[in-house]
Amino acid sequence: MTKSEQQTAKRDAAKEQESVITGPAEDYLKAIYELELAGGAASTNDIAQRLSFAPASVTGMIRRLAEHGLLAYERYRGVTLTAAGRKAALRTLRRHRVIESYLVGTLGYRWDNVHEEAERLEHAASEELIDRMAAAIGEPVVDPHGAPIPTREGVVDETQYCSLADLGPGHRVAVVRVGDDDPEVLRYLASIGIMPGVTIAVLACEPFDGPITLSIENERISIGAPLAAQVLVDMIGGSEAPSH
Amino acid sequence: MTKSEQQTAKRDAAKEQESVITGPAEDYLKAIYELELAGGAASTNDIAQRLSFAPASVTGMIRRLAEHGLLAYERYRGVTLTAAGRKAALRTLRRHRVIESYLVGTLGYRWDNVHEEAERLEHAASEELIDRMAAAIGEPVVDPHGAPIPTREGVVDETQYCSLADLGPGHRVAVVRVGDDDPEVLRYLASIGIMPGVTIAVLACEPFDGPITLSIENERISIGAPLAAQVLVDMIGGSEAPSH
DNA sequence: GAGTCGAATTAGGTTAACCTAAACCAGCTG
DNA sequence: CAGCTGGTTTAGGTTAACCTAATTCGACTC
Repeated sequence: MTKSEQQTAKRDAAKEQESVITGPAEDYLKAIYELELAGGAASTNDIAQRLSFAPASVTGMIRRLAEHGLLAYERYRGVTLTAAGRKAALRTLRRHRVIESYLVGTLGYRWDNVHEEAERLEHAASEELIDRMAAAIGEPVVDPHGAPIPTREGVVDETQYCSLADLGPGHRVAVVRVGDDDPEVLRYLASIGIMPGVTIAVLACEPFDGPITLSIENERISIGAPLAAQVLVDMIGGSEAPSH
Repeated sequence: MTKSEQQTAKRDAAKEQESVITGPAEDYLKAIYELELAGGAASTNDIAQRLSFAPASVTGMIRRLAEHGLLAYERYRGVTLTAAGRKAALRTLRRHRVIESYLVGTLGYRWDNVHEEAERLEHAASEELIDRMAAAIGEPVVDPHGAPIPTREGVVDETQYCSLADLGPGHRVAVVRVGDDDPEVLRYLASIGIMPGVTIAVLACEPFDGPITLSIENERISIGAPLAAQVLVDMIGGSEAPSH
């Protein structure tokens, strides 16, 4: 083997590692996983919208991912993750959420600006780094926004919670999780005391997706339906009538 | 503006941020900076070898970087960083070295495997993250291998040290810095006690790039010339004859 | 069962970043 | 100063990942 052949071989070997699951591919798999959780097969359009790509680009990428066995794909029929695809998606999701947790837990970030940082780091961090970060903050099971962190082995809690927008008045609920992507939304939620673990009572709901009035820590506040939809909650009592 | 035009605009705006200095470009700039430090203008071949790319690829990239004002380039004449290029190189170098320092200082990494991790993270970490990491470990001025960390403003110590391979017998020196890239070399250096801050006496040097015999912490050891060249040192006394 | 509409795909194009192989140039050697 | 040589560049090709515009398809309506 000549010297330049050695170098070529080294390049090929280095490329082999990453191979199929590139950074962009990880983003697709993550998006598809989340869409699937929400409702069955993920459509081309849904994926395109979530990633801010043109639908045609999505078709191209999902074809490639399907060829590599990461998702099941029939033209005009949407896609579903295979076991391998799901595993890859959860690996990326774990990275994302561990990174968010670490940044908040150790480096003094606030919960509203970790998403963007994690979005980039998740593609660059090694498994070792993620495990060390997780260990450093005590192996948390949820990230700062309440999203469950998959384990190293790819196990994750997929419980479906309902959002504040789905409830009628009279419910008492615990906030489980909030959307993690919009910094402004997160800052506002924090300012009115909505964060995982907090207890909320639903006082009133106006019709036609109107505002929802809540009681949080004895404060009364109304929020719009779109915002309410970002807040996932767990029932802790009452239904139409508060238990007493 | 239609909805899809908005989305296109958003994509363009997002792309604008990164724009010219992509991840690969950062690697080129870093390499060129280091080659320049070692000796004048960086040649296409030197850059190609350092980055394990084909020379033709290097020509292509340096043309692009030159077009964007990051380096001065005349065909067949090698390249030199412009002020903008130097700034970008130092920014990346700062990231790399802060990350290495942080991984060792806080996450329990050893010095032999931080390089690879930093090599990927340096392209993904935000300025804020780097600054927080640096603050968390007390704003170090050198990384775990002794390489100087540029400041946020792009100031860096460029003192040229000589290597162990450049010395004759009788010198007493302090180790300042070692090469950071080869894990095996680093593990071996650590095993024989060579790391920044340690004092070494040069006992003997065989001719024709032969082995160099050292005294480290009262241990006697011989190392080969290539390895000795990886160890940068600072004189602390003696020349041919030890001061007494 | 034909028409229609929106979603999905195909067709064709762009850019970045690599490659190999062939041409080219500079500077040194005889 | 002709010629060689090695470093450099040009020419031409590939792949990934995007794009727009045009076409096709599925499902639903009439």
